[in-house]
Amino acid sequence: MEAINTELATAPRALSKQARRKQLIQATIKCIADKGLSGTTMADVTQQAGLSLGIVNLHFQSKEKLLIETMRYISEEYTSGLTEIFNDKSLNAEQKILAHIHFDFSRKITDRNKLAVWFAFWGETKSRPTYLSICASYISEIASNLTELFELLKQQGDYEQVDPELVCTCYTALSDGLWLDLLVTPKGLKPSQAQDVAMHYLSTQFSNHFKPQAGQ
Amino acid sequence: MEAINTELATAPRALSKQARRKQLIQATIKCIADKGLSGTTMADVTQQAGLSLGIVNLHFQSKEKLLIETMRYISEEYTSGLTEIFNDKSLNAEQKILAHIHFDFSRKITDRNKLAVWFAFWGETKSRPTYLSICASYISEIASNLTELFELLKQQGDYEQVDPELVCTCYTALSDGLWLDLLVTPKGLKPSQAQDVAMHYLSTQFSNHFKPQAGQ
DNA sequence: ACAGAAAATGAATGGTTATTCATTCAGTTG
DNA sequence: CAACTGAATGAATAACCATTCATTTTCTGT
Repeated sequence: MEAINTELATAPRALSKQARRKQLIQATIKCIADKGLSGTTMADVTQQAGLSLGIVNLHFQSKEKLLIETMRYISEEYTSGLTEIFNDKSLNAEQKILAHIHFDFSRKITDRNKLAVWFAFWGETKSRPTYLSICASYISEIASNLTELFELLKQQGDYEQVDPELVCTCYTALSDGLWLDLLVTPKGLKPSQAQDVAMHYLSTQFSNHFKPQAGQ
Repeated sequence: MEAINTELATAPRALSKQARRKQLIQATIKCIADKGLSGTTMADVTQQAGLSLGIVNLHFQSKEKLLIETMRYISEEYTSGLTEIFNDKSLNAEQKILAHIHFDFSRKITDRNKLAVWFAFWGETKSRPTYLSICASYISEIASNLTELFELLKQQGDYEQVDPELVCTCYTALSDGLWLDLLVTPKGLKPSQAQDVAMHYLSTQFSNHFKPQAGQ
């Protein structure tokens, strides 16, 4: 209830502007997960951060901007992780795809608080185009990188019938759906099992590269 | 802006209690799609319905209850459609699966207003267990029905390696992810293409029953 | 140690919104 | 047609919440 959110909360005035913004964004993530987007108030966020009521307006001007920066923070954490994998010269196509899957279902990404934020914003994209515009740019870039990897794998193996673009669409949708599963039914699938499901799909397309796991 | 929501709005006093509740629920769906869950007010809903401000409290007691009934309405529309398919004695397993997919990506279900409502509520399930409890009951029932159909198909064909439960998990997650795609990037995938992606997956598992579509 | 700058506070403000309920209105019954 | 019933209305109310800003606290440079 009165939990304080940062390791440095005991010396609040000593934080840089950057660090304070991050602290408030993390408090926002916690609040959205605990109370929903519609139930999150400025008082909630600042109390969660262990700071005073006016602090958000000082650092973000408005609640709306705090929410947008929170969405951006989560988006960038995800995309920067993937970009690092895509650009890693020491990995071949197969290893990059494995790294991608592993990242998609890592603890950092499947953290239920963050998943709650993703879906809270996705649920509002139709009414708030700003949220969508934050995602739109990176979605297509990730898709083209991933499609290219599938294209490379196709060339390497005996995969005449594989359609890399279709596999990218299918894999991406599958991931999103598995994330939703992890969010709404935490008693069901565990992240490692979700990863096995994703691998199962890839093994249907690239059977020489990926073998299905021992079932369930 | 001033749109009235029902075919009978010109004779407002003549509607039964049941019909008035439905009218208000439909107005709520439209408002959630247009303004988001957090941006939907009682004034919005009643204006959308072409009725007066106090009407929701008269029929639903509170806003919270209206939202819960709206979630229930959409859930039941979905499950009753599927139950009808599962119980249709004139269809065999293969036909039921085809009917299921066709229903999942029908206009009625992939209506973006309704998708917006689904995801708006899913984004809040972590903070509002009531929303989750509405879904929880039917989710497992649909899963067991679907798994059973896959089991039947496995027995019919030469599908030694197929794990029906895994296929059910994977198909369900894929559908959810494709729905998300239809909601957030309407300029991308069309419902019929989303259906093709789902069929593509099933054809990897039951290649003697389902053939992949001509890839787009 | 001191002055000035920067960061943080939280009481006060003003706008928004769910809910209430006295009143109006439409349909029904005898 | 008059009295009655219950649906519908919307002005008034009370609670809530984002934002402001005068004041206080902390930091930095000299």
